[in-house]
Amino acid sequence: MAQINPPLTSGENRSGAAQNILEVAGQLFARSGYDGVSINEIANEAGVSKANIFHHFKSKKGLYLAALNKACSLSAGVLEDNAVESSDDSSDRVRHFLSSHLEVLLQQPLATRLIQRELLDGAEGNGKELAEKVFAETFEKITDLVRDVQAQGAIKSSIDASLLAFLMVGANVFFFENRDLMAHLPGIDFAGAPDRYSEAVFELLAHGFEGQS
Amino acid sequence: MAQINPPLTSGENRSGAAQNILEVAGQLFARSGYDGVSINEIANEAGVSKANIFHHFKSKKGLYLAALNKACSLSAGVLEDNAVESSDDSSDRVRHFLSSHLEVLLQQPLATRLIQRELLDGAEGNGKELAEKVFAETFEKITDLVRDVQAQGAIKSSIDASLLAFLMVGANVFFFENRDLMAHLPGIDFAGAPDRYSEAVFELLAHGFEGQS
DNA sequence: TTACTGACCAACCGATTGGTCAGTAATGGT
DNA sequence: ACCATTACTGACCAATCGGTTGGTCAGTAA
Repeated sequence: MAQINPPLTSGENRSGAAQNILEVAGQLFARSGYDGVSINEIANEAGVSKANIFHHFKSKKGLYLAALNKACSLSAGVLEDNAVESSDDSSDRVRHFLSSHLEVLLQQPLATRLIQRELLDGAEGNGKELAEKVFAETFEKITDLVRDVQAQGAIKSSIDASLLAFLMVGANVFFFENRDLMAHLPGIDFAGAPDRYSEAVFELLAHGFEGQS
Repeated sequence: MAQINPPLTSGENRSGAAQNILEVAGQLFARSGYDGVSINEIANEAGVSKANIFHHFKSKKGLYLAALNKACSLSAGVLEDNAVESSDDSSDRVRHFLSSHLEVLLQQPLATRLIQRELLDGAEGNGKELAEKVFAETFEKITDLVRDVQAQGAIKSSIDASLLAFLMVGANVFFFENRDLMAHLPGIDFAGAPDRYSEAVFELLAHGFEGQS
């Protein structure tokens, strides 16, 4: 009958075939969006029958939500491990966050793209709430990071912590979104070099563009 | 027979019904994406028969490209008028660009969203090249603006003009993308206030977050 | 009147959509 | 060895997809 009702946040503990389906679906949904992929396509790509997909997932939307869920927990998990490292002295924590956050985005292009797409399409459904929740949690952690560093005096007290957090995330997401496009733009030398980009963004955000040097 | 081969860049000079179809299609494509809208839906929403759509446009893709084209020329045109105003003294030109560019994005949410979607979906087709071209032209003008101000000494010579331009556009696009989501985020006070956001971004970009105040 | 036009539509086409169902393999506990 | 549960499939379904058909209708020029 209907598959086990999934109270799981992630897409783990599914057996072989189901995981395979989930992964293939994630790739295709990330590439072409929900409406741009058919169950037949997923079935062919995954090497299983169409009916088998409906055996493991109750509907196309269910499969999509499962893939989105997996992407979300994957993205949130890796971010948690990498970006919040607080070992360094405060002045380097912002720099470290910028580069490692961008690295995380680039290491999981599929998950990032799926979430990004959901935030764009999201018609106030389950999926959007999920993506929003992930985004909100991530954003809160980053804001806290900024406030920490701010309390230690390395960031002006007049700066709005949430604005700085917003700008940093935005700079990275915008880089991710347009990484293919940038190659066609004139005069950009940080196109394929996220490290150089992160460093330059940090430098600009830290000291501003006014004054002479 | 087949409609007039359109050597036009914009969607103008189409007569009543065709323009209506084009506008409705633009709205729906912006809302749900190419695959998320059917010809039937467009026909119903526009109050015309499905066949009539194919009378004015040679295919669904043709209709989509026409809508995208219209959005592109619209977006590029308004930007040209508003953002490049060079009357002010150099120190205010960056500030003025930031706010007016964001204003343009917000004033044309449909066009902006359509282009944004095409840049995300774009499978190396005609549409993506179109959107890339618009983006490239816009970006080049902004970079030139930055270089101008830089030549007048109001921006450090050590700053990469294209990076600053990239960051400014990114800050605005990111704001546009997430303007609905921001209301749900904790601690953001510039959610519904693009003017305040623009000012804060300028302040941060100009002076940086380091030091005390 | 006649001839011709573009705008417009209902009905229809084959293909594909998401989804169902009966039936067959495989699996594992007893 | 048996049986119950699960994994899996091909055949099938109604609905919808993008697109085509044959044809009506108002206007306009000869």
